[in-house]
Amino acid sequence: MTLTRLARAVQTHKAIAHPVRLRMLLMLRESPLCGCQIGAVVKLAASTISEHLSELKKAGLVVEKKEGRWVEYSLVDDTATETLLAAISPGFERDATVRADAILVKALKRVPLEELCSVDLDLTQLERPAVATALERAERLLTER
Amino acid sequence: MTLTRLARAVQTHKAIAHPVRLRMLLMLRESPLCGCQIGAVVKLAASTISEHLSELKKAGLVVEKKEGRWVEYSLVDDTATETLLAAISPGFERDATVRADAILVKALKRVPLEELCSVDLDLTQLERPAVATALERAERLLTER
DNA sequence: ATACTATTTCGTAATCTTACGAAATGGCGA
DNA sequence: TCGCCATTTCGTAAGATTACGAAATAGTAT
Repeated sequence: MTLTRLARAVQTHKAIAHPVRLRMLLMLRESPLCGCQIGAVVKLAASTISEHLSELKKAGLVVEKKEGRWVEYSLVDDTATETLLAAISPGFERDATVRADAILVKALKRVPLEELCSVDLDLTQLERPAVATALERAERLLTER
Repeated sequence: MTLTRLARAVQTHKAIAHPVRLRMLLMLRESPLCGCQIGAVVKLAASTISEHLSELKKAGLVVEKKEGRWVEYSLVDDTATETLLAAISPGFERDATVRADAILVKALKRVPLEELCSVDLDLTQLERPAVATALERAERLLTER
């Protein structure tokens, strides 16, 4: 069944209109990520994360690519999606949660997936100074103010 | 209580992410309208329309201006809102419902509010050739295809 | 004031969303 | 082949959204 343009736009905006999904989109703007990396940051059950990512895929905002044992998600690379994401809100650079997420994503990109998954996605168990520092910075952003 | 930027963006997109509210936004892009004019087009209970418009106001997409007995709603006039609406979706010109709404809005703008309200917002009772033609055109758009 | 009427607020019922854990799936390496 | 593990699917319970009518509100005109 094919949706009208109106229904399609509603679907897209519904996908965006959830705090966790919006965080995921913004994280993916930093870099493509696999499900477990996203899980390590947003801290929800794996099944929940999978369902959110599925919404974003259905909405045509995200695509997946199987990478061995993992699935890599990335933002759809087209002008409509870019325009939409750019229009969402200027000023996210100043949102504490969004900034904290970006800091963690940057640090996570330097950790092999095997290592991240071996600690059950618990970043505090990762023996890596860069991650520990990122965690502290993220924590500080979220508690102060 | 003041929302974070993230929560604010979610609120805005939730407001957009409903077929009737999106239609309202697109109708208001044609012209400012009062609640009863919107009601005559979308055909929902007045209380429901009021609630939808209230969401749009809270989301900062629409403003109201009391005009005597009626309340005139219009799109917020700032660049962020314009950018967002422009980005929502190219191609709404081809959506049957959106086109039908625009046709009705254009016709309605020529009918005094007193007259529209006197027939209980039932456009078919309006003795105006222009409205009758618009209704036919709108109907045709929605049934064919 | 009083009646009138567009709009809002409120309570309610139906429907949709969300998060979870448990079980199913699918790809990799032993 | 077999087990392992990231991801998905499914059932379920809690919570949010939606539409409605009835009653409240607010602003006009008589």
